[in-house]
Amino acid sequence: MIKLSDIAAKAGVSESTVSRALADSPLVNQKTKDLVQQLAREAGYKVNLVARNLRVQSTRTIGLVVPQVANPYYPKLIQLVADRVKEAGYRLQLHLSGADQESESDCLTSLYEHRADGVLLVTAVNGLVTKSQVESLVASGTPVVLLGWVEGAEHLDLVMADDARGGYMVGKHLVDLGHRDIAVIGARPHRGPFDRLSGFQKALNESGITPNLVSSARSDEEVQAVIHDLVSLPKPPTAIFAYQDFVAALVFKHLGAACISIPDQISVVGFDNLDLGTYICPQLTTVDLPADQIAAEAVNLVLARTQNADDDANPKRIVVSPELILRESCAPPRR
Amino acid sequence: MIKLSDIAAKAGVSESTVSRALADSPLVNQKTKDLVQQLAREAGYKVNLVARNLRVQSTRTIGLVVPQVANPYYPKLIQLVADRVKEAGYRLQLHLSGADQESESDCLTSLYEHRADGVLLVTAVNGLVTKSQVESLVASGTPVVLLGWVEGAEHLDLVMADDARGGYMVGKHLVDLGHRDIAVIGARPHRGPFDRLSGFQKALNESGITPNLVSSARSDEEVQAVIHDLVSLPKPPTAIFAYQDFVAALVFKHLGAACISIPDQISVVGFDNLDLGTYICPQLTTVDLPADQIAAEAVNLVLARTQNADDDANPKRIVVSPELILRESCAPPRR
DNA sequence: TAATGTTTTGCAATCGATTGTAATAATCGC
DNA sequence: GCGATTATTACAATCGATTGCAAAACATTA
Repeated sequence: MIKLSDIAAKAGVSESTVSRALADSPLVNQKTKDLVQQLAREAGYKVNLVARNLRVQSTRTIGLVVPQVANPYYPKLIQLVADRVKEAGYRLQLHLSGADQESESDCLTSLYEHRADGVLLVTAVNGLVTKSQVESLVASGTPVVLLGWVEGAEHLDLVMADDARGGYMVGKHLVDLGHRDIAVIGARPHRGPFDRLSGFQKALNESGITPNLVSSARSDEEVQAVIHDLVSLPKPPTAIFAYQDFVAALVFKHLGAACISIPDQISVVGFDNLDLGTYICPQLTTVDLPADQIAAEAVNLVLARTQNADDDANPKRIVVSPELILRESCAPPRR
Repeated sequence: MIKLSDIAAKAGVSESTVSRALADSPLVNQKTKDLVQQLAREAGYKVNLVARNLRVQSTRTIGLVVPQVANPYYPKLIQLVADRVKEAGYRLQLHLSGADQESESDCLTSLYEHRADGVLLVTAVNGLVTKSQVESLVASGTPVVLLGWVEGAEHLDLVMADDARGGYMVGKHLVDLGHRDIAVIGARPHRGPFDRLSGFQKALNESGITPNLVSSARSDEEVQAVIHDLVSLPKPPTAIFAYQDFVAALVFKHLGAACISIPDQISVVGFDNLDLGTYICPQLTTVDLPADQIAAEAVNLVLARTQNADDDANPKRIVVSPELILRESCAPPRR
């Protein structure tokens, strides 16, 4: 593997001159620069970042930890973060924590050992299970920014979407259409004060409605069972709020199997705005979490912290607003 | 940031002893080991991999370059590769090339600069555009394994699914059901000798059928137009082979809009076995590319090469067979 | 020409680990 | 108690870059 001293020997100059020439330093003569750069190119020289990073005590690397990549929301976020990080001249080191806490802890340890300059963390679980790893990082001066609300992490920077507001929008939309009997399906992703269900309920409460058909189904079988129960009711709901788009897709499937038409007989709203929602028929009304804003804010924040551009000791808390995407799966209830 | 010498000072021993103690070397006294390990734990010491990797001249890192992460096939593959790599005691460095060749080249350069021990490359395009980067890596002794067939890379190791065989299965299945007029929709992913269309056509040819309704639509609008044209034919096809599952989903959507029922009036087959195919109704018959096998083979191969366990100079070519997944979207043609 | 100032280059230290080898301490046999 | 052997430990070199500072080369002016 070709190294700096090889180029130095070829060019008949010292290593320091080569290093400076390749960095286009004004301290070296233009002719020497040209020669060195030419030789380096010809020889296919590429800097050894392991060595450089050790010397300059920085890796220009931002770590991103996400639970998995199977859930289609993450790929979107990852891509956006990757682009922004790259744009800022940093590299992204992506870790999949696999939604299990031991592995999440491993990811953080690995990022520490690699001396990442900053870390973005999406936790899969409610509490900050990897508290000690996070604290180690913070203690060592590595800024950590959380993406998504986590219990017991009030001292950390946080960027998140206002799920409660999204839930409120959904509730308001359905109520405005005239719905009074609304079922809720899907596992509750605990977002503490920003829970989408709490916003949804708030909207209903404002109209004096109390939703009482809340179930936590998320697997195919569970959703099937819930749908079966709902349509067997003497007075079935006229609308369903699915906690996630993929649950909405399952709702579509089983309503279809039960020969219930959407939105004529039952309206359906999702949450997440996955592409999936446009593949199904009718296209799904849903809530878009502005992943681009989240990514941008998160990267900006973590970079500001790494560069000490933001030395405000108080934890920052950036909350971006989601957006209701109106499509075809909702209509006023039939009389 | 706490380092080896800090622990050495605390323990009153030399750095070498600390290093060996933490590595559980038999060269150090058990008592000293215990003391050092205890102190290191208390102080929250974590090895600096930048320094270690420089010294040991290895990063125990495998690079994985994928075009994007939005296409749901990749997440599946990534997760599998990540698991296998971790299992083998290596770290994964994931790069998103964004399907554009300049960026792909950047990814490879970055992996080179980081001195990854091995690289797995999924190219988005047909030819090996980043030939020079790949050659640099190979020349420097870094093994590169391609995932998916690429033109002009016959000298590199390759792991791939036999798309042609998958296409053959689809063709045979439809012909066996009795279909004679079959349309093909979707952009052709050039797989050279392993193209799924060529296998498909082979199956049809064996029964004396020549498919002549091949279109390259892949966007929503394109598919809509093609479907419109097809159903307006005097003798519409009785089956459609969609090149990708997501194209099949669009086909579903527009056939539904044209009030054509699946599979009663038209059968549909996809390719890729995305989760999407089970969310739509009727569930999609498709071809599963065994991502787990591909991931396992690829990781094994690249690790064998990095560890020089496999010093066979000839490029390896591992081809795994796909599987036809029979679901609900196919039926014999109506008379 | 000598003194001065300005470019340009090289020396050597440094980053934080690992590891071969030498030095020291402990153990043993007699 | 002493040499031989073995178990521990420390010294110092090394990995491949970067960078402060001194030295050398060159240009400028009196």
